[in-house]
Amino acid sequence: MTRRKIQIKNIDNTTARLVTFSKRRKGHFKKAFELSTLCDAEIGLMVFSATGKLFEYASSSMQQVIERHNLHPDNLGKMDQLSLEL
Amino acid sequence: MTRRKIQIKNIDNTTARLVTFSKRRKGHFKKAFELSTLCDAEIGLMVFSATGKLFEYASSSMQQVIERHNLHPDNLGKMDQLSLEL
DNA sequence: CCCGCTATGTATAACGA
DNA sequence: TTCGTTATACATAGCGG
Repeated sequence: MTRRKIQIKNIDNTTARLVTFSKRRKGHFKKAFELSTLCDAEIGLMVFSATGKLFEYASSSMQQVIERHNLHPDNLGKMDQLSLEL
Repeated sequence: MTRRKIQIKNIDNTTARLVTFSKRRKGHFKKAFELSTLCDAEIGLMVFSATGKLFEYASSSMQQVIERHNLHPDNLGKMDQLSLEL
């Protein structure tokens, strides 16, 4: 991408992987914010690092996004009635 | 961004907003895929357009990501025990 | 680990068809 | 409206603190 092009595959070097994760995660969150702002969209983004840490972004609130996702026509029927009352 | 810089605020022109939404959404999904691949992260991304359409991406499956999010220590206790059995 | 720098690779706004 | 092109803005890999 920058000083040198990289392959889109798991980064072997742990340090480099962590640094890349940190930087791209930040950029990705920014993009999510821009997309929701520019186009009046509701966005929910969840990221779990390889070490199990959770990072999330939601234009409204994650619970609201998840609930909306579960209530979406395409998903009703693909799951039980759980979360409907959240 | 390109032929001209834009402000990060809701795009008034409907046509331009739809085009931008379509393009940025695609790019955003690609970024999500790259981040999960490069850094071995689990990612869930949900996007609801202003018209209510749902677009989603998950490195594994959205239900799995949502479940993991709900089971995350930081979220247990912030909600009821719903979704635990999905 | 986080921050800044900067050369370069990418994403994309505005057009044209 | 949808698609391809292209000039630019933006994101970021590799380093140094």
